[in-house]
Amino acid sequence: MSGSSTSSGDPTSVTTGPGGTSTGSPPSTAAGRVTLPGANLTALRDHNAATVLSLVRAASTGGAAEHADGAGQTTDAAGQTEAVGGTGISRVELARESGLTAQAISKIVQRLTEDGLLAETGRGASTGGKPRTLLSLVPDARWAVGVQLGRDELTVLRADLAGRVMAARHVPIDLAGWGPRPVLDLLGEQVDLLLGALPRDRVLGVGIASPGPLDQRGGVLHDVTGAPSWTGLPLRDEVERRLGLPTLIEKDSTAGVLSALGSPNRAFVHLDRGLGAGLVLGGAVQRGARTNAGEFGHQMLDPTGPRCRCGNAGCVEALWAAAPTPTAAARVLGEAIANLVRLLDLDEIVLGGREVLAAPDLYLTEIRGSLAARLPDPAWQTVTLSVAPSGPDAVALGAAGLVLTRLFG
Amino acid sequence: MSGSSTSSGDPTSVTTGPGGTSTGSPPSTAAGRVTLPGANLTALRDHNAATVLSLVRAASTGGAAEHADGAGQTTDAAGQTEAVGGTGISRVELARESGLTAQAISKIVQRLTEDGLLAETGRGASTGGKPRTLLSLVPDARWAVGVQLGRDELTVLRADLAGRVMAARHVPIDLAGWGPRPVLDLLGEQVDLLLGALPRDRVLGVGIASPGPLDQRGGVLHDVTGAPSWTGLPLRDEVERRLGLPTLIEKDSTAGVLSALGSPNRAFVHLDRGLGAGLVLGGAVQRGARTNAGEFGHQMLDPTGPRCRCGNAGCVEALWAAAPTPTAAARVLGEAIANLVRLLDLDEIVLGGREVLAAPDLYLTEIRGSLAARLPDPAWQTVTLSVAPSGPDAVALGAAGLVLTRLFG
DNA sequence: GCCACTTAATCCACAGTGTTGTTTAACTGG
DNA sequence: CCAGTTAAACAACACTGTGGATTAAGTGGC
Repeated sequence: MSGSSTSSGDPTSVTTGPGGTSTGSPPSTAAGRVTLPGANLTALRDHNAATVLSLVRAASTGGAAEHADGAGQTTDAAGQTEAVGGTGISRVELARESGLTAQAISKIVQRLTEDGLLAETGRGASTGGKPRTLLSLVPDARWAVGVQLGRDELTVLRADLAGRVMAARHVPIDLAGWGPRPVLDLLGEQVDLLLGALPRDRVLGVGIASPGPLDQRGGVLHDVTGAPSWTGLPLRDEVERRLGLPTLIEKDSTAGVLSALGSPNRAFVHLDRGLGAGLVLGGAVQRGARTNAGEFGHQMLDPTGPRCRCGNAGCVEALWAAAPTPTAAARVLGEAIANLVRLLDLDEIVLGGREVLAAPDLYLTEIRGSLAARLPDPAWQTVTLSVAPSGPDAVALGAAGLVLTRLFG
Repeated sequence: MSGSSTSSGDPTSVTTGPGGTSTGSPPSTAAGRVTLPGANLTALRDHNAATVLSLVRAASTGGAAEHADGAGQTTDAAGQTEAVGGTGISRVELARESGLTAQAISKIVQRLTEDGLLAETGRGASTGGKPRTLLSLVPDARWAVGVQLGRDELTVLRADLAGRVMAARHVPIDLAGWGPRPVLDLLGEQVDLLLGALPRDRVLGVGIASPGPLDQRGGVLHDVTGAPSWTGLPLRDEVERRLGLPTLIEKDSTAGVLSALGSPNRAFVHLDRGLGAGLVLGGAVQRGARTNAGEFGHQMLDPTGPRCRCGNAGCVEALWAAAPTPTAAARVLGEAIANLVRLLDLDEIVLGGREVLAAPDLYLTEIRGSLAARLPDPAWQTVTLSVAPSGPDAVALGAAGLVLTRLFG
């Protein structure tokens, strides 16, 4: 506010010294849990186990493992991954891709096999000597529960390690009208019904997609617009206590970006009531300084545009709502996405949310057009655009994916 | 382009399975070096050493260590960090903040002290028992060289571990006209002059800020607009070979964001010829899918705006260039920054570059105004705005900061 | 002035990680 | 059939952080 600052060394700034990645200190919050930076032997072991599992998963889903070309079954140029009696990845390949020794990989794989997470599923073709033994994930070794707490619907689902939805339940609710208690009771009931007689010790945990931003740390709802009774509720702790399962929480659009594997630099554009985006940048989910990252709907696109509910003029969301035709609405979104792709250098955009699912082809076509027009340079032509394969379950599935982070790192 | 996609499962998409943070596989590139995901005991040790150094640095620079309040000298509410005979941080505090045992911290500190990186610099006040021994960085234990390869100027400087510029040299060049060879010869000469008789084994390495984006991996110049002779040059390897020092490379605006410590969610807005931004999000430097992250100047702000050199209409950069008065130009930038802050939920913006340094107060005032107007909610009022304290050396100092990552993690 | 109490830091034995060197398993090719 | 080659396991080992006991250096009550 004041204009008293001099040209360098502004008093509002506390910065000193150049540096590494970040200040480092405010303990990094991940989905409502605090993680300290030091690593002990247990952390080392878990990290490497997660690395191995992650590599195995990437290999068996056939996606983005080597050169993002995903054929995976036939002989590559380098002569690897030639499957004969099954699918998977061998220990030697794991060693090469992880940077660990073959011996270390053997031990890790042994542990994971004993835990039931991995299994030998075939033999690779010989490369001149003993053929490789192929390893794969056992998808049903563990499950994750995903919950989407929407304004008018509660979704609970169970996903396996391959990220498939094994069962899902949708129940209409009135988040604002009912208030927390009855909704949480219902949530508990529905999760119980969902899990039935399944062994609870194979359920990794519960991921919740909240309808709005969260508090700085700790999984407390920050401010649910139009539902004051929810504001300030320590939702994570509350659900964890009721269900007795490890619980993580994330804003809905942010959860959505975890609904499927993908590029380390991607966005999930969520077009429901509001317009939000979930961001994965540099391989990490982005939450921002106050878990508000991805407020995609309120970037200004046109100073002469209509006034938005946020108070400003020309927001994407307002332009979208005021668009005369669906095509015009999709085009507005396309412009905004082009800005996003260019600013963050993304190479994958996934669309989700009710509005998109109502007219997926329209949105895909228009947004493709906008991207092609506004990013004509060939370097930008590799942007992948798609609608979330999990459709209306994307956000809940992403919440489940949040839990899988416990295994895959 | 085609409209043949169905509502879910678009053919252009290779995604399957929900999931963890990212696909994991394309080996994470950090400033032109490949890092494999597996971690061995050496990596563990280095990580913890970096953690300790980072905590010590945060404590001695007095910034953002505990609650971003940075008083640091007097008694905190919790009764910690009460300095008596010096500044620094004690082993117990390091243990608490890192999550490691006091014993582990003792060993790590011992190693770092033997390496000359840390020193005991005083005693804390007693908290009822034996007073804490305070530790601090030894700033001159190591140095980093930072290079900014500008279009018309070459900057080389030496920074110490506290991030202070110990010596700097500025030489006019003509990047496009001269071509690579003479410029690289000059660069070598200047670094030699800069380092003089200093022991080379205490120079951690060289960081280079390139005038444009880099190739996917490996530190190759991608496309230096207007200087075709530089396109495709493997600059990192070339400089590393000539100087015999570990070399890292980064795009100039991205390097700038490392010129000072700061928030884990911050941007360095670089207003020179073009308009770029360096981004640190979630504590990590963001490079994007093709090292193009931060193309801040080409977000569309006004569909009726003037045509930009990039081919589109209404880009920030074009609007800024066409602004009738300096105030109007600053206001355009303010709008764009407001979009940025909101989209990524940043809490710190640092301004740099020639244009800003020519009229810092104007820019600060106008941008503050834009932020206050467009982000009126109190939750957004905590955004810190400042001009880079290192002024014209910011980008080169950031390049040096890139090298410090080797120590601080 | 003394002594119980408290907190910081170190000493010592130890569990568990990945590594190195060697051996066994399994297939290719002349 | 056997040398050559690659995959994976076995055995001894180095080095990490951990846990428990010990020493160092203050405070405060009497």
